Amino acid sequence: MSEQGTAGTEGTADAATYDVPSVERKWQQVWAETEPFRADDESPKEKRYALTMFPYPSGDLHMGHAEVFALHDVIARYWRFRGFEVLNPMGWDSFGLPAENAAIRNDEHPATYTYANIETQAASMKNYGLAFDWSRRLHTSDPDYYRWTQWLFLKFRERGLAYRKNSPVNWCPNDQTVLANEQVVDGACERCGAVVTKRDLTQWYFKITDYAQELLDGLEVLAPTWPDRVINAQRNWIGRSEGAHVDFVVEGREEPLTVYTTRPDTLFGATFMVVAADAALAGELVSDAQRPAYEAYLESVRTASDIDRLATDRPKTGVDLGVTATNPVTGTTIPVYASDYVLADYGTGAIMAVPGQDQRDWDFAAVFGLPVIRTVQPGEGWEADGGEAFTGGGPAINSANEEISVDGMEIPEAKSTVITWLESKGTGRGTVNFRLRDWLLSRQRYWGVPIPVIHCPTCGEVDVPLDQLPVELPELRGADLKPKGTSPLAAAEDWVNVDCPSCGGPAKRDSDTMDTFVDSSWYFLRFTSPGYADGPFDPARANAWMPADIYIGGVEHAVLHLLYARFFTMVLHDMGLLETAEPFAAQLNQGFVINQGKKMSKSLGNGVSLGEQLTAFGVDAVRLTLIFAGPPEDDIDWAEMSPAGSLKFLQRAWRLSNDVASAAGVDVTTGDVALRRVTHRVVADAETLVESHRFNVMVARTMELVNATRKAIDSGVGGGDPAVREATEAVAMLLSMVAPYVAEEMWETLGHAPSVAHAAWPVVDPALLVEESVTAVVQIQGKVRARLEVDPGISAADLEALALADASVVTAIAGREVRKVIVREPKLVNVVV
RNA sequence: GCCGGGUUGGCGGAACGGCAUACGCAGUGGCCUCAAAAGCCACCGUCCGAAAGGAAUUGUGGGUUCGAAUCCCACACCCGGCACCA
Repeated sequence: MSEQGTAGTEGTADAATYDVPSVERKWQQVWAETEPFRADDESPKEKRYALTMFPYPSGDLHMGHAEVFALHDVIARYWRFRGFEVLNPMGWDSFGLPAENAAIRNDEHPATYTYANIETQAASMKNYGLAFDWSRRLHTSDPDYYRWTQWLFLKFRERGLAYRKNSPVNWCPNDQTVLANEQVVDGACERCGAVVTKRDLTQWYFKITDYAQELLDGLEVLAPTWPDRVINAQRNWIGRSEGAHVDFVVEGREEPLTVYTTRPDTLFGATFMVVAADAALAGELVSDAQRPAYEAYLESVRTASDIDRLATDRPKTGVDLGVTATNPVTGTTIPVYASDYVLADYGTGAIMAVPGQDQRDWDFAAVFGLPVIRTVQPGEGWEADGGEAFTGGGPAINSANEEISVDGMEIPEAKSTVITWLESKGTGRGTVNFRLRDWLLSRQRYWGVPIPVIHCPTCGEVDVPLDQLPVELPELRGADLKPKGTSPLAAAEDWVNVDCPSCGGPAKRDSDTMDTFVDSSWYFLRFTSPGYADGPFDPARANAWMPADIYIGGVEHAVLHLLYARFFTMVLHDMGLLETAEPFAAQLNQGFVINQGKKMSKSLGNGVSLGEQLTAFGVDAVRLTLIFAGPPEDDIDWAEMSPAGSLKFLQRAWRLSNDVASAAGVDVTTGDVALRRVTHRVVADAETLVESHRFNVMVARTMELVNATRKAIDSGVGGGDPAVREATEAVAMLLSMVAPYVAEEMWETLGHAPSVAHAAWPVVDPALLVEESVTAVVQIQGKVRARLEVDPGISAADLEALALADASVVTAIAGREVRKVIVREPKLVNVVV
């Protein structure tokens, strides 16, 4: 660090300072010995569960961690002050690719990297003064933990919620593994950025789609206490739509071709059909004559990446499948095409195309010269402007046959009329569809939870018996872990070859491992009973603590971890293991710590080392800076912050405790009333500010209290006044939520035994919240023209009389007629002339 | 394209529909000191004015209201989610 390396300055003379490093050393030791933050499961107190997304152990903690943990600690410590029994655990999400890649590089076992980093991070967290209950620490890569991840997988399988299927999956060619939909961002691997391709593979899935509606409904309940952006992202991701399934009879085929549409009202305008080119259905439908053309087209579709597919304004392509279908309302024979603009895994993988009312269908019809029938009347001039698909509202047209007519109806009425008719004919039905896909959980990598299933040539997929869990990973290291498209586990002959638990014959273990998001979908439950040996968690303990009252973490998990964890909780609820169906009652997303307007990154070289900041300014000053910077959700540009200023304030606050001249336990009610008013006002404000997560304002109020106390000591009642002690003790408590080291030091200087975390929170005296006199504002036409010092209890009539008698008010009215006077005693009078 | 969030001094940001700019950073002047650092005190958004004081001002334009940064409508810009999802 350069300039302001003032942390270790020993104070001299009047401007005394405390020595930051030695204060940190001193209190770390005290906290390690006394463990002030252990949660008592048996406590009769009301319980609160403060949870922060547990870290992945890659290297040491960085500025981002520093911010989340600082925010988290304010809440946890505040709840403890307010008399709650607080569960405040920490652990590590310790399976995953970085450890595996490091192991390949360094020719070692992934555990070496993983557990070394965990120790580094744990030491940093302790240094950072966080109020965690270390007795509950867990690592998802411990067999004691993943045993229960496997147990849960088997329970899900028992309920039909874990299954295997063959289908086109997202494949990351760099990491050599499949990815869940949620891990593909703009057609690229979320982790490494490589362009994702499609492969047909047999993989394990969780049937999260069974819970689509519940996941959506739950958002209604969470909306008031979860961030809008997360609620919004999950809603979009689940993507509920209402529409209909419509059956089209295909010439020469028993099975109808069923499509999903959100616009059944436009059925009369369906002039052709399109099947997803890569859907099995297309291969079944295609005529012999068209098969070569179809297969050539399919080949071209397969080689195109998702990136190409995402390109907008891409010309429509496709191939005639050589079969026809019958439009159920018009009886018209219409052609069936295959194209890549229809998705295989959404709806039924086939659509009815209504070019008059859908732009994509319009574009396709234009390329292939297909007819257009409008079924909604566009407004004046639509056709004259060149015409294209009309997606707006309006009366239905061209929509009648002998039995039914929706002509003239608006869209909603036409929809329900068509659905009713289809249902009466048995050729369609109203339905709800979701964008959400099932969760692909197999990964072809080593450092994860082995899937506890054995594949037997005679018995098929056989569960590993529960009493044989955990299925531990075989010892592999270095080059054994090199990605080769199949799991490294498959090559571990001794491990993979087993006897079938069912028939005893030779069989093979499933060699894939689970997505690490499975591990993190239930860890918050394990924290409630970390050593529990009879299940993943003790239901009684989990029910006592869950749901977590606050969950703090990055918004990047809006549709990943947060959706998966909700799904797991719902399943466990349905299994009767949990009372709550939602894991996190409230949520807080912190912003990023950036530098000079940009995200910190190695390539930009603008990274700020947390360690260096802590050495230069001390833990307290760094934490204070992060909290005081602004609202927790906002990004913090470290370049614009002043940790040196924070340290200056902390020294100033600490100095107060030296100047308190009254004894501990003195009757503070005899103290100076003016200072007491400030103290009680600030404490009362701090309560609502912390509860509404406006921590930066809480700090500002604390600064005001420090300023007022300084003034009282230097130029007011003096350090001997009991009100000064009361104020300084309040400062120590308020500060302890942000800057625990200096707070402990102050608390001790004030003559109290540690820890300040166990101090009794000040009881706010309502009488002291009432000001002695208030400033009443007099407005003329809403503009401030005068200020009056009045008694807070003044009557409306008195205040009005006082205001109208005021000289400057009389001048401002200037003889005009007073039409109306609004009085909001004791603070405001507005005169309307 | 659809959906969500935002826009307040030089900067980070405060503000139950009622004194806009709290608190802090940066800046200016002073005290202390041989001097500096630290500390302390004062000033510190814009325009007009020597000052007293006045005027306009919370992205832009409307509206509701005695009164709008705050509520409503439209627009601009910024950030985020979804996206050939039928």
